Amino acid sequence: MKNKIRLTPQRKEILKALHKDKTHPTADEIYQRVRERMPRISLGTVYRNLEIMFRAGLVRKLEFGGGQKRFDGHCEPHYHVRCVRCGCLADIESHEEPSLEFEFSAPGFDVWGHHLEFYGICPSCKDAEAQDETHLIGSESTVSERKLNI
Amino acid sequence: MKNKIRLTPQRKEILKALHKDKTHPTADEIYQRVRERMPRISLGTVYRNLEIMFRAGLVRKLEFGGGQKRFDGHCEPHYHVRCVRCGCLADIESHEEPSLEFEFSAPGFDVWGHHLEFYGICPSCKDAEAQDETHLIGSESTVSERKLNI
DNA sequence: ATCGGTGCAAAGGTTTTGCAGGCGG
DNA sequence: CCGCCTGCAAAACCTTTGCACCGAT
Repeated sequence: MKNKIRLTPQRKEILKALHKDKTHPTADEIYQRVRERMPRISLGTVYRNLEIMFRAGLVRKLEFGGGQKRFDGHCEPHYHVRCVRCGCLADIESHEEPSLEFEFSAPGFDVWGHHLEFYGICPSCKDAEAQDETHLIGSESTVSERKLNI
Repeated sequence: MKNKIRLTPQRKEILKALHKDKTHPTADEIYQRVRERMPRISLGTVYRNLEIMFRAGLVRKLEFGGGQKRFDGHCEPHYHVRCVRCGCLADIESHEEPSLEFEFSAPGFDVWGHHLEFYGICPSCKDAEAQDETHLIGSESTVSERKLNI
């Protein structure tokens, strides 16, 4: 982990955009936002710096599901829910200390860690689907809080 | 879940390739394999049918990490390890019934399920890195079996 | 002077899509 | 006949890379 990267104006802007924005934007969304204050920045620079800052541990890269990677300026461990319809991402709030005990074996692998992501449908897509035809997912549990059993 | 799709020769070949192959191939790898027995199939057809069969529940789509999506013909619930170096994917063998109790709240979301994937380094990449310079990951735990605590 | 960082443009790789034709029900 | 499915090719899309220049150390 070489944390020794230079904080150029571009990188500062990217970080600022990430910290202000809780929606876990894509590289392109970050580019659009930074461009408002720094019109000559290029998309390539945004990609390059997101990767560099990711490797420096300043940024989280979220590459589950969907085509586009998303980024998170908050590096404390926490989990996410992704909407299967629109692809948006939100933070999970957990009251308790999440704990999983799971004995497994991965033949020959050195296991370093894991990724855990939840999926479901977000509030606005829920509304949209409700207004669509017969609610195919309607009567399902509408809880947003639950005990999970893998 | 409309399970009513036609099992065309192309789809049969794709399924057969997926069932024979435990390496969770990418769409392109499946294409190469199917092409040996069906030379005129097109990559577009492979993509189209993988997506259709995925929606029909015949196939799993594994889109964590890395650029390319990978596919799995085995739909029973099981987990995977991905190699951070070469991107390959292997099944996890778990002795016990994996069980996670985790109370959380996802504001406004209907949560349908979760994805859990492990990452680490695969046997052949481990060897390759060992032969490379100073083993940067050397003395780390070499266990492939462990208790996990999120 | 060197080295890392930048903007720009082009290339790269993966996945999707439009279209005309074909086949099965 | 109609609708689903195919092959082919082109397009779309996201991401990476080469290059020349610049600024800081």
